[in-house]
Amino acid sequence: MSKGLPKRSENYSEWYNELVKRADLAENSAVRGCMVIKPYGYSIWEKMQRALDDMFKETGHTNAYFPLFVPKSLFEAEEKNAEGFAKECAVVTHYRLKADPNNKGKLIVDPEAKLEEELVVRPTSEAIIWSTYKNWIQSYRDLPILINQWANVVRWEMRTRMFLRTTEFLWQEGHTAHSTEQEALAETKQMLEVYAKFAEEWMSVPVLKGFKTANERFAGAEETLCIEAMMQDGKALQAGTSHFLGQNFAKAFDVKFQSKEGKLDHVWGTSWGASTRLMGALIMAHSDDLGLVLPPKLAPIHVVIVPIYKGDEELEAIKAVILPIMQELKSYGIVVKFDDNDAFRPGYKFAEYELKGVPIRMAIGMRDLASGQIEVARRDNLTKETRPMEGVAVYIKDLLNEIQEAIYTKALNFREENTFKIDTWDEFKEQIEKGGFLLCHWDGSSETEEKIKELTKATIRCIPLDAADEAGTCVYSGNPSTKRVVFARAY
RNA sequence: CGGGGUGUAGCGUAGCCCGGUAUCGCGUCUGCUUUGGGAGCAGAAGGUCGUCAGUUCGAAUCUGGCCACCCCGACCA
Repeated sequence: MSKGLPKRSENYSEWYNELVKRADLAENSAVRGCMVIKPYGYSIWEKMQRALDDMFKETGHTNAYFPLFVPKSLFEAEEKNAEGFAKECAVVTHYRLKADPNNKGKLIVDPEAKLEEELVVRPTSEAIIWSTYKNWIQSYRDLPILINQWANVVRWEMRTRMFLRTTEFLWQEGHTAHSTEQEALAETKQMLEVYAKFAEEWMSVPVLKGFKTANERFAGAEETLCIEAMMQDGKALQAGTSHFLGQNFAKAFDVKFQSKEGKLDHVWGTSWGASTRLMGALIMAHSDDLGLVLPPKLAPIHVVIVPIYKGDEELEAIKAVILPIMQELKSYGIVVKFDDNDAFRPGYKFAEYELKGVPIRMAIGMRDLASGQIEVARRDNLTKETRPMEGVAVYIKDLLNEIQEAIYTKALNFREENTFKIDTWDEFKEQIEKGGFLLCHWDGSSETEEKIKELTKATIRCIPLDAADEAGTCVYSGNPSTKRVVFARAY
């Protein structure tokens, strides 16, 4: 077994798969297209969950839980939504197995136990939730309903990739109901801002905020907002979506309320979601050929201390000096691991913690004890320096913040270096092969969008919220356009 | 669902063309020496060669079926 990872530049997919496995984040399971998230990977996800959940609470939302199964009749109620997901649904048709009379020790599906009505395993929960909201909402006094659910969903994709697209995945889905269109639109926008803030402040991943085109819109939504991030291979990754549902689901499930004025009207809805795909974004945005690079705010361990010693006496001497420093670090809320496992040598540990993305490593041996110094190494830029022991805890505390910033800045610079204004079709075809975001004029037609996708595999990632008005001509059709949109190849 | 590939110890592999019960590395275990960038030496354990059938005195190897996984498409909010 080779000790290093494959090189990012040689085969990005292979590098990604190896990194996910070697850093102990996840592995493929025996179940087709499904993934086992391992404890280390899950502890990162938990940090994401907690941060997002706090942000949802701050914006007035509460958590609830709805069933995994959606009766087919409910699922098909909102036609566009049902149609959009129909091709990727797992369906429960029976509720019992029995011994196979022809094959001892084996089981078969009991044909007697066929369900009257099939149950769809939720690919998303709008149907089951809106069918419930119908019973919860009568009056304007019942609104708004601001609920989030943490759940697993199943989408039977033909091809899967760890974290980015798995058959079953974990996510959160917010489902809100409002008395006015304006309020629902404001909610849609607000939650997009929450996702963008989370991506940038916690994950250190800069994102573009924008509208999806009609082609890329959520099935059943009036408008889909999204955040799009750039990975290190120049491809785009949709990291979160927020949908304005209009009155579509309210109409499909007959959810009406009586207003102050006594008028009966359908409620206005939103839904928004982000998934374990964020883990994929985190990995692909920052990591390098040595392994994972984690932003301090999401790192399960902030600092690892590796003692370098011979024999118990030296170890005790190191401990005597390091324990007070660890105490101080802990008092700042920093998670520190002191790795005195004698089974591995220092070099091995260095490589292992780099693979796992621990932001800061400190090494301390006899040499340092004598000089009153300690070695501090940064994972993000791989620099090492020797610091005086005195005041090192405060230094580390500040350094973690600096690393959080530095990773963001690096990713932002990368995105800017790989974002191009493209005005001709020849340039487009050339640049799309090299990757990156292409800012282009587009005539606004689905036909053009589809043609470009067919020819180049590039899709419109979003129409940026802050796109400036600028007269131009469509990069493909030459028809007039008023603003630039973002084209890229995507995961 | 199309096109290609792979299946041999926990992981990665050699052997297959040309049939004779399996190679090497990593990891694991034991012991000693080591410890400032993935330690060294010595010894040991670990295998229904994906599966079912066929050919053969004899199959990891040849033939056929099946299964699983990977890659490229199609698909994908």
